[in-house]
Amino acid sequence: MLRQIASKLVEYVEAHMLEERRLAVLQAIVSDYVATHEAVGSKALVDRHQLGVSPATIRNDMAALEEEGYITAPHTSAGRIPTDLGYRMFVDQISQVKPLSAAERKGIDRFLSDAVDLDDIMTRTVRLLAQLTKQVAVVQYPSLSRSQVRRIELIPLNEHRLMIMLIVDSGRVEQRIVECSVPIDEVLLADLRARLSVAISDQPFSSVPQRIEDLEQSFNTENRPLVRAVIVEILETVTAKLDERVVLGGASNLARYNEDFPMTIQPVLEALEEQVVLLRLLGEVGTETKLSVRIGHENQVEGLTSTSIVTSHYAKESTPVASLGVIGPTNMDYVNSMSTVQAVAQYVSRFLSDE
Amino acid sequence: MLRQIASKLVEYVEAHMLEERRLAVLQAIVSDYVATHEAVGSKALVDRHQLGVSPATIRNDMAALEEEGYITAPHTSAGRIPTDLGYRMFVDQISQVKPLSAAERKGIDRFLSDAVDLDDIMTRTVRLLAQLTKQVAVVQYPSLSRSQVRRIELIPLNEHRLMIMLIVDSGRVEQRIVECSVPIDEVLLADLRARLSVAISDQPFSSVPQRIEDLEQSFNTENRPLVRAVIVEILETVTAKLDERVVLGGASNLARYNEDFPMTIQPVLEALEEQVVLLRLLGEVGTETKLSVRIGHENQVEGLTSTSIVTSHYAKESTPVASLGVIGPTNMDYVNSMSTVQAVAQYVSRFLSDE
DNA sequence: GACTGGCACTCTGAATGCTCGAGTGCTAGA
DNA sequence: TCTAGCACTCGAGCATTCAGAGTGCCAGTC
Repeated sequence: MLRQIASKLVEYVEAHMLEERRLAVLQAIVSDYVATHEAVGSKALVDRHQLGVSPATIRNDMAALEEEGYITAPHTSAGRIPTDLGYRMFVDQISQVKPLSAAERKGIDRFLSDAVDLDDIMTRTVRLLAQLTKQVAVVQYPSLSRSQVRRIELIPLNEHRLMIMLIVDSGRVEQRIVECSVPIDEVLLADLRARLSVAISDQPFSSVPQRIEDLEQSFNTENRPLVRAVIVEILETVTAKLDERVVLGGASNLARYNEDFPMTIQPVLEALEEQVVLLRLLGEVGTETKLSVRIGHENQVEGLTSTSIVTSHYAKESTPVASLGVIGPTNMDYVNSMSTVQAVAQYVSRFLSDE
Repeated sequence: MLRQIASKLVEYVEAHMLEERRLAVLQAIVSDYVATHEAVGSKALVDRHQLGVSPATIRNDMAALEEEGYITAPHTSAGRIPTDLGYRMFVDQISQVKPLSAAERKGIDRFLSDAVDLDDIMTRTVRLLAQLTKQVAVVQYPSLSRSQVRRIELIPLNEHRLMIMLIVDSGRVEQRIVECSVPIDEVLLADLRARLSVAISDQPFSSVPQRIEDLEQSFNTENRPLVRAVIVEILETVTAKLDERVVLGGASNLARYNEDFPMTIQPVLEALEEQVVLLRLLGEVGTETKLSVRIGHENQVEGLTSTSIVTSHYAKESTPVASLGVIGPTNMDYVNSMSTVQAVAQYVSRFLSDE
């Protein structure tokens, strides 16, 4: 009886160790492949990582890993390369991302702190990401749907035109020009502004429509055309501008990968020029965990099935407002990308909240 | 004597005809090469263009053209391809660009007329250009240095912060946030706004610094810190924002040319990500003729020596305010690019002036 | 039963040699 | 001045060869 238990235990431990080595082999394959971009064989593996066993043993493990779908052989007599599933396993295994060096943190800090306005922050962030990760970087502007209106201004430009200006707490400013047939009455305009201000100041963007739709009723009939024109335009801005803005940078980094890998960059470039696609890639803010990695076929966008996307939310005063991230080939350096994206997101959050 | 004159005449006419055929040959070579992207030989030339002479004759002409530097042979037994000089000759020969078809004009019109604001016009224009020419498109925002301030607003955001807003006649809006240690006095702010408005409304951007530098003196000492802060920020905006904004589109079109031609797109992409470089490419507004073509080595930017740039100014109320254009390989379709760029520039000018 | 060494096998990529055809330059003649 | 013809050159494309890397499997060892 005792002997039976002992034997089971040994069995379990051994099976566990086996599992563990397999995992180590997978990790070794991924990291080697990421570094060299060449299929990695059993010999090279034992040479570079101290696995303590012979190439033949590794070969058995590799065969098993291939069976399970984590790696694949491009052709008979080549080494193995990780599959999307293999990368996924690898990424999931990274429990905590490695922190950046002090120098890097310093660099990020200095680079961002020179920014003068929101546009500048966004531009600098995208550059920073592209530079640090050597990938294509994407940064989404703070989402309007999660922002509040801070202030509204109605600025007469000339007799028949005025500019509506919505100032948002994240620092964004939306403007729109209204044309009206009747001459603009400055007193009326001030009155309208005051009432609009009461209605929507410090209110979330999403609640604006319902808050102003009845406003027209409270004005004299003669003034209603102007009031209506303004309201219509505000509504349009509020709804239309909910399609978010995205900035892109480091597209030239795509070309670099062309050398190692003959992946066609045309579809990738095309996808990146489509705002809609980019937004889908950045994903729904708030629904997922902070740092998200989508690998190869995991992202459904056509033309990007051989790229991976590492994204993170960033926040203003600890409520997430938008996402940023990098896009690269599936054989990118996940460890570096993940830590960089996370760090940059933290810095951007801090800068937004300081403002 | 008469005979002598007659002989001279014949000589002249013949020499002239010779010149003319050579030119025709060059044009044929350029247009064939642009269409096929393959070196073009003497046989193919007489087949496709009715030149009325035999291949051998063409060969002689081609030898002469090569001697003069207009075409070159990639290797001994291949056809000829135009040199930069050859393209230059070809382009110069296009006295008038061919007008676009009605459908194309209609398309441009419809596409642009949906634009809601300046940002939208710029974005749509760049897309339009990229789509029509199948090249990389570049559009420069209306230059501030050539614009006038239409209006200035000072908007208090909270006790210690205010937003300066400069509205420019081209439709651009520049904003800046000012932080001040003392609480903001609304009355003072209104006063300051009024005086600033008098000083710089409807004045050219470039004259703003001299117009406001003395303004501080006319306020009480106690109010000067705020006044100074605002003035400093305006000055900074006026000078800093003179670096122009440029939008880029159609980068994926670069990849297409990769197929035919193994020109490395990395340096091109890199150059295109540098605002400074783009601005240099777009050139000085107003100093050159309206439609400008720079071919291969003619543009001095490193990494773009095998690309050509077709640009045109566009105007607001018939004063040129900025440039737009397309960038492509030297073997691009000049006729199409030139006519499209010109047409789009005209339409943009019209839309800006209508506003 | 897990690991190892050895061996035969397979496949790729680079290098080689070959032919074919396109295109030229030159020369002699109309 | 143009044309026809001819010899020549060069590159693209194809088949062939060869070395190297890597695998899979088998038999033997701990």
